[in-house]
Amino acid sequence: MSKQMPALTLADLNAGKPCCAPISEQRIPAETAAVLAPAFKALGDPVRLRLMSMIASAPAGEICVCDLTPAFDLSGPTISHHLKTLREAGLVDAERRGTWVYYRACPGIMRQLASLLHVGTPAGV
Amino acid sequence: MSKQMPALTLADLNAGKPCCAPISEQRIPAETAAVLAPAFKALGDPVRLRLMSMIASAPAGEICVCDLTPAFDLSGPTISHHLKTLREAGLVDAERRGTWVYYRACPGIMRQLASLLHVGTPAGV
DNA sequence: AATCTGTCTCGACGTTCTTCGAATCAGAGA
DNA sequence: TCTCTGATTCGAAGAACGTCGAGACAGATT
Repeated sequence: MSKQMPALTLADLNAGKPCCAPISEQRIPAETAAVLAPAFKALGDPVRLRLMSMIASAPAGEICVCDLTPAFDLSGPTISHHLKTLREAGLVDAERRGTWVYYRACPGIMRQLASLLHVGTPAGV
Repeated sequence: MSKQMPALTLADLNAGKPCCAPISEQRIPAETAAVLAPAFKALGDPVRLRLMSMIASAPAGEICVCDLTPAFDLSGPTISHHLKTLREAGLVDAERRGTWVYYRACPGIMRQLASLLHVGTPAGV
């Protein structure tokens, strides 16, 4: 059995297809790590982590770029760049409506990452 | 109330002190994002994600560097460098016993990251 | 003490990332 | 159609990153 598997994709992750067991239970295959690492990397910048949090916790389920940008001491292009990174990582989706662009979180991949990090409580407790 | 809080530390996270609500429920403060982002960043490289998975899933709860290195097509110094990154992110601990060095996962911070990413199922389901 | 093995540190190299200002694109309204 | 505003793309500068080989360090064995 060589590397014949069609290789997990971002779409799979967001479709909710379970990618693998928690890392505390089983080793991640190299191909899976290659697909998942970019998502963690996208969350690995303080600005993007805050953006992700603002988007994921938006009361309406979505939030306008015009509401995100003023929260940072950064230029518009920089925020736009970070949003693109989150988009390419499959963590958020964007939709343009008229002049404004709205972002919303992709819960599927967030759940995947959370379950990957899940740690069971010690057996004897 | 200005920024008077003593600023969350890695030690707090590994002590299990809850840092904050899931990002889908509430915005992360900037200071918190600054503390958490490095942990995600550490997991944002395929090699480190695999290392973390090998360490966290080690049957004995720990694993020797000599068992980690051969799993990669990378030099010893490179693996050592990645392990240092995981250590500095608070994700793993190392202990030397004789000639060998053993790594084990820090479950506290892993739980924090997992709960941060947690997404509740939609209300109506 | 000399040596051997496993691991880490150091310095260097090329690549990638973060950030910016300038320019561009997409709609809305005059 | 012209212009205005919101958002993105482009190109550039500096910092950070991943990788390596050479060398240093820590214990164990002789």
